[in-house]
Amino acid sequence: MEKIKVLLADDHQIMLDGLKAIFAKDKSIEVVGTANNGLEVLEFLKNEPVDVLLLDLQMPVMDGLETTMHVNKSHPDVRVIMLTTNDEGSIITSLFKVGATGYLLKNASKEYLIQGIKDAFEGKKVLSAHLTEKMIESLHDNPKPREGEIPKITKREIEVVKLIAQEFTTQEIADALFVSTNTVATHKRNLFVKMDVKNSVGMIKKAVDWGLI
Amino acid sequence: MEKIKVLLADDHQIMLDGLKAIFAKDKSIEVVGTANNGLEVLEFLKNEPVDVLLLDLQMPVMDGLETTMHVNKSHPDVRVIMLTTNDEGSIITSLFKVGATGYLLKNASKEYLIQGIKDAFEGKKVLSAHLTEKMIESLHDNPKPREGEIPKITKREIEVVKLIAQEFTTQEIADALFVSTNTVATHKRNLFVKMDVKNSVGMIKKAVDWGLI
DNA sequence: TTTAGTATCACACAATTGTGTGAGAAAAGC
DNA sequence: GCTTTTCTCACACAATTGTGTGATACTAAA
Repeated sequence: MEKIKVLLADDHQIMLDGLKAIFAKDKSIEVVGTANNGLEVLEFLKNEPVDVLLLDLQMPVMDGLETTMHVNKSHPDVRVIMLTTNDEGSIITSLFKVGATGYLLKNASKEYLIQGIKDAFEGKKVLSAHLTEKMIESLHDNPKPREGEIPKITKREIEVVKLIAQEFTTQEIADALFVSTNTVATHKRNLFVKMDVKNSVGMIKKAVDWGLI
Repeated sequence: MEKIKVLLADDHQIMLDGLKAIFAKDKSIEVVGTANNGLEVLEFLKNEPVDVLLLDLQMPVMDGLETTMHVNKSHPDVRVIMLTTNDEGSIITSLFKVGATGYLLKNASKEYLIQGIKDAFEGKKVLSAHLTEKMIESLHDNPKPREGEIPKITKREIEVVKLIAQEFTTQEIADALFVSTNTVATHKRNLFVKMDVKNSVGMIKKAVDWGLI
């Protein structure tokens, strides 16, 4: 039987080593490569065939969400499983929207992880048990809860968020972006509404949570 | 030769599995147990001898720093290596202060990790290369830089930080703590100075970073 | 081409935050 | 017991943030 070709992507070398070691023992899975960020993933896919991509959500350079989108466009046959510590239900929907096949928490057991890869290979959706519960829970709470949980934040808005996170004042942000303070204030206003927060503190917390910055 | 007895502590099961797999191949290291938080570590140490403790800095229930302190009091012979993603030089000094033997970044290679454990076992201090550089750098910048890098934040101040993180206004915090707004403002003022930040946003970011909240 | 979204700006005003300074009482540490 | 830290509060004022409302221009999608 042909082994399932798996590509690992995580910015932590130890994580990669650990995963490799885990899969080394399994006869049906073969780790064909590793990558430290999304760009390396795309590069790798150009040259080598891959069945399942195990992807860390949090990565520098190009994060998991963005990578998934790109991979799905250029290699729609590759199954993507997101691996992350994040257990916020909020992100799941956008995950499947960009074309991920599965989503596993890093604190899942290795058996679950291996099974997840096999399931993904067979085209099944994969979800951490913990997350499945969360999903069902949230469905119970609101009949039609939040569709696109993570709202679309524009490029400009993200620039503003990043500068706020660096303790810039509105005036300083305006100077940095060569716009008026009014404009910056408007961006902030819109961000507050979009992100459903009360002030900059809440915004930055959520931005970090969502991997925006 | 007797194997080095290693206890692993991390809140992510996959991390534990990965580390176990890595060490399984090494003849001089034996993983004698795993723990998901500091409390479990202390519990384990009561019953079993351990040479080296590999500890995740970020853990729920009882974090790495706190655990190190406890371990050092009750089992001073156990070498503690902190394993973390955090690369802020700021935390290193306080680490050694509480009695850790070493500090490794999670993106270190597995070879480095194994060597680190052996070094720690022999009583050597262990530092990620990356961090050593940082330390030297910071020594260059300021002859006598920041001694106790993470300042002592009082209980009350932490309460304030937590409430700010929850988007409470000064008035709301005052109400919640049954004190005047002036008092809350003073706490904030003191926190800004202690934490060396410009505003609440910076404070919350650093608080998250330091594991205060 | 009409609509929806993005990015820009103005003006005004309320609310909140942050700063400077000083100080008293209680708790903790030595 | 004495000292230091912690927690408390006041008053005043400057700076910044956040809100409400409306408007123009450009772009991309339907």
